[in-house]
Amino acid sequence: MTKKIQKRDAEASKRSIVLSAIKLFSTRGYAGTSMDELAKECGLNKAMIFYYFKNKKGLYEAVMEEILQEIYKAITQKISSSTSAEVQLETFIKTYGTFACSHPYLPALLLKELSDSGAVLPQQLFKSMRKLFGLFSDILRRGEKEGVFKKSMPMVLYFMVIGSLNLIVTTKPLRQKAAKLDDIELDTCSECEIEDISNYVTSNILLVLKPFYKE
Amino acid sequence: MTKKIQKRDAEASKRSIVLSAIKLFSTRGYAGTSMDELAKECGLNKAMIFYYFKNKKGLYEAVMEEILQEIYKAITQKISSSTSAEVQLETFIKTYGTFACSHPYLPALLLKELSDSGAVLPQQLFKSMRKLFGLFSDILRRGEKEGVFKKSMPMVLYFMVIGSLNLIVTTKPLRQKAAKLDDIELDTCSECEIEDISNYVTSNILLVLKPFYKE
DNA sequence: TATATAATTAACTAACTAGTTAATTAAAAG
DNA sequence: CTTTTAATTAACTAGTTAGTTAATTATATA
Repeated sequence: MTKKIQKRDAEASKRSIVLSAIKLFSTRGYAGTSMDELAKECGLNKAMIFYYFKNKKGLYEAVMEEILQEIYKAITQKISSSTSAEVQLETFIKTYGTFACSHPYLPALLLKELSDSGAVLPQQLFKSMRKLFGLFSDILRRGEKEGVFKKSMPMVLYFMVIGSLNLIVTTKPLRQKAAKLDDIELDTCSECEIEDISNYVTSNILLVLKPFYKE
Repeated sequence: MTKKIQKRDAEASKRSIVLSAIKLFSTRGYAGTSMDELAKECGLNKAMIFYYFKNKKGLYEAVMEEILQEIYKAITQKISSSTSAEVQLETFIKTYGTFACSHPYLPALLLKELSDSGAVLPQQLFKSMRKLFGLFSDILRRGEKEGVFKKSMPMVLYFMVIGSLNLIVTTKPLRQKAAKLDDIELDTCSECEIEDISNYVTSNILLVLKPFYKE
């Protein structure tokens, strides 16, 4: 039995709020996003936001939960098809890069949260961040046990990876603008594809982990 | 002739506003900082802020200008004492790390701004960012010409450096919290000194630029 | 000492903020 | 067809926001 088109659809309304919230939170930040504006953006009455999400913080929590789960799912899925630590690491970095690029709200929101050390959502961000870093860290540890990776500082390498990829995505408009004025010669990578950047980051990290690695 | 203690000192008032603004903007962000709160924080009447800085954006601009100039000065000073591209690069990274650690508002503000692609201050952030990146980029280019560095993607390497160092500083409280609960084994580098991290980042970048480099 | 100027203040405004409420609709269940 | 329940709305509140204004101090100068 096919669902008929309903005038009232709780799930659709809820989804619409989350989607608009992702857009606004990632561009204007938590404090910079107003619930009036959000209601206008998604075409629903403001009271609906509080009806479904209790308060602003609750909505923000739902938004962060959603996108962090999404990226985690995307990465674990791709990784599962391989057992080699090298390939898994490569897959991790490339999947993160591609996902970040096609969902640019992720880097914006993540950097904003991390630059606050989780001022809005300490507990929850903490758990999700930990989960993703745990994945990365496990790959390095396994590679080390198997003798294919050198001993390393996983936290620093992780930040080198997500730091660079996130910044590449969020600064894209800024870097393109920089490329237009040619007062000084400066390559801001304004035409680079995310695949090339992911590849470069991957080979750099592998170079660090495998001293005799050649790309 | 020594200046007597004055009840009215424009420079001191202005300075006091900027210092409090740095503190608040870096912890609460632009939108999250209120001018009433700032006035209370620095013990001056709110009207003084508008008297000296015209409006909120003007104050923010002054704050960003100040700290970006400070880090630029710190780095150029240290770098000037060497001519070798390798040593200059090492000095760049280490000075940035130490400065970021002892002025933790820098990473917080920079990451916030960069994650917006300069939503508040496109023009100015743009120029200051360019200047600092130009310094980094010049070192790589000179090293390349002199045959001591491989060809590289300076923008990506730059983001790997400042991305990791900034994140290490801003997430410190979060990582220390993570270290306390030991449900899963996970090294978050909570006890690491910034010197060790800067060293590690430096040797990683040098490894990328000089394939036969041994630390 | 008188005057001009710069620094400071309290009190104000108009717009905006997150969140509430009570009434109203639409759909599902009996 | 009626009743219950869930979804939606307009209108509201109480507090906060950036920014203004006119009056008032203090200081340097003539």
